[in-house]
Amino acid sequence: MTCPQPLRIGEILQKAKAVIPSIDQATVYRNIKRLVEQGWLLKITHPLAGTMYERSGKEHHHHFYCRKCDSVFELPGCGINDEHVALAGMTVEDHEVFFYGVCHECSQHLQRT
Amino acid sequence: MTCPQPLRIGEILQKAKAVIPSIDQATVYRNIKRLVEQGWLLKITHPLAGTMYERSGKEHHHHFYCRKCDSVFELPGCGINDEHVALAGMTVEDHEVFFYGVCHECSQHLQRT
DNA sequence: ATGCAAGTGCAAAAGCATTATCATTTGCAA
DNA sequence: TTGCAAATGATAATGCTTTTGCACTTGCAT
Repeated sequence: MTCPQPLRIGEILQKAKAVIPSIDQATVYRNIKRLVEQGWLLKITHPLAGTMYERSGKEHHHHFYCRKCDSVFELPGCGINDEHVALAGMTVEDHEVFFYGVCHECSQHLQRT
Repeated sequence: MTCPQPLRIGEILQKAKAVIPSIDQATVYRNIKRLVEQGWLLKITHPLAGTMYERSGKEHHHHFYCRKCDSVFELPGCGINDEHVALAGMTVEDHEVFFYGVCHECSQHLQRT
């Protein structure tokens, strides 16, 4: 089963328990660790959402965080050019971009003032 | 005194102790907290370097992290256009970009193989 | 059936960054 | 000098995430 958004440990645990109610967090941690080591999962440390994981092998992309519903969405594409940083004499190997704001759904549930 | 790079708690503590050797971490935490609340400092949660702080009021910019020496540098400017994300129906309020690689200094201390 | 390696559940522990407590100290005004 | 509010030092405690030890299961080959 594939998941379009990165998941937090808590969400993974929750989903795991939905399938195997008796499963323990230690087991989940152990397996996630192995999956990361073996390259199946990528670990993401999100400034606001904390540690998350997503399947590896996806196209280069970034993430959007909704401050209202506290969830993370994948965004296709990337407009970043690593080269321009080289000006400062640094060698850029990669980068991450985090967008913050309000997601589509939340912006429809606006509160009247 | 101004500092061109964001600092980690540990570095702040270290610098503080250099000036006032008896200073305690609790005091440093308390004062950082107040400085953030009053808007003098900005808190940055860096995926690899952890929690850092920098003076507020700077021009919009991003950061480069050197994997060799484990330090963070400020990069001037920004090529990100928040608008393009709106395609997905989201309202982007702001963003952060983290670059990773090897800094100028470290790339000169390359090891022969 | 037996044995063994790998995988689990459970509970405790370890690591952290951060905060709370409280007695003591400092700066400053009366 | 006295008094008081605010700041500090030192330490313990908190909250969270992640890891470990250990006994118990499971799957699979012998």
